[in-house]
Amino acid sequence: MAELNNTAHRVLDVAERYTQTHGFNAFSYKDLQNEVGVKTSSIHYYFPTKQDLALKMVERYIDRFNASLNSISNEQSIGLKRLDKLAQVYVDVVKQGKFCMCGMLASDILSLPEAVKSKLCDFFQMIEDWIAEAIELGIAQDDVTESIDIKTTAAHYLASLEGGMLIARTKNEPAYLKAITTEVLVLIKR
Amino acid sequence: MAELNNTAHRVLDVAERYTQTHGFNAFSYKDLQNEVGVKTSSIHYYFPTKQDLALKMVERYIDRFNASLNSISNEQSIGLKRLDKLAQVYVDVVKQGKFCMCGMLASDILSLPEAVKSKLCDFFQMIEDWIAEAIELGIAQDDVTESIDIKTTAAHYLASLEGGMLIARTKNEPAYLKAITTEVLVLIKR
DNA sequence: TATAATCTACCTATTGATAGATATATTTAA
DNA sequence: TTAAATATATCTATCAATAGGTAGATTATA
Repeated sequence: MAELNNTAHRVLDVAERYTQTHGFNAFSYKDLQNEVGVKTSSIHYYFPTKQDLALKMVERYIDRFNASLNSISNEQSIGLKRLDKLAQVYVDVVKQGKFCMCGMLASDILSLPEAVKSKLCDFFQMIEDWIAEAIELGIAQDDVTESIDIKTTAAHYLASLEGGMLIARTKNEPAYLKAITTEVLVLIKR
Repeated sequence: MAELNNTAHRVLDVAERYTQTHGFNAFSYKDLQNEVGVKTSSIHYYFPTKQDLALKMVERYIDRFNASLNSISNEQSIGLKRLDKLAQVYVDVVKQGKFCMCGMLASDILSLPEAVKSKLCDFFQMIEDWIAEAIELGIAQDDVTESIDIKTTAAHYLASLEGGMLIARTKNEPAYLKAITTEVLVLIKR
């Protein structure tokens, strides 16, 4: 993302916020103009079409999320605690009244280019792999039961996060998500 | 929903399909006109604003879903099997390339009237209560462990369904959702 | 005839997008 | 070291298409 200049990043910041709160089809170049303080034509200069914007936005988001995951891994060596930290990230997003960007874009999948769809799959796979690694670590540390299928459990934890987030945001109740993720961790404990 | 005539129902059918595939903000009255074969002005006759349309659409959807739940309950007296049947309903939706209507609307929550938001909460609560009842039954039948918190587990199962559906649809892989729900049921087995 | 349903015709606002002018840096060549 | 050339970034002005919505005429039905 080093190739994007300051203005382009500010545009993505606003687009990202709109996407996570209202959805990708719920804001216009004019909305971006009003908030960034640069004309719509200038935004088209950086992102010729809205689909280009979607792609750059999701790429930047994935990069940042990946960095967050690495950061958790570096700070926390206990598998189970890593999973709990991830849940906290999701809970915090709900607290801001937002939804996961990729979850949001996933709902608009049919109006987005194939390149974006592909990135969304990458995103989900990236988290799933990270979760699977944390579970494996948990098993090695004797905190997690060996009787589970690691890949399926990783998918299951991710699904709980995304779905719990969706419902918790609707209810405006972050604790709803927290309770769910905690329960999953209890269920897979040794 | 008895007060709606044939045309109104056909409009809702198309709106429902668009909502579950593309999202509520991704279709117009003109789209409905083209598919239903009646002018946009006639659609405005039944649904003065698009928000009115959203409300009627979600009300009808909830009624139908409620009927499905009742139908499962009537046909299946084993708690665990009821839960599995519900999962199959969700898997079938993914097979059609669709997402849960209320999950879809939940992502557009900020551009929808309060009345719709309220209905979405009702919807999630309705399923959660139904799931909780099935779990209770499962416990009574000695199929489900007593050590779980029923309400939280119900929320957890619902979240897995919604989130798993979202991801499975993105991957175009219905089996992904099936694997997740099966795993949850295994985890709560006695 | 009165009501319900549908139509034609139109409106205003907004959408994503483009053309072309202009200003400001940056690089290149004399 | 200037001066010219080029690239970058922003602007004004505008476009055709589409959005949701309305007024009022017309047709079908009870």
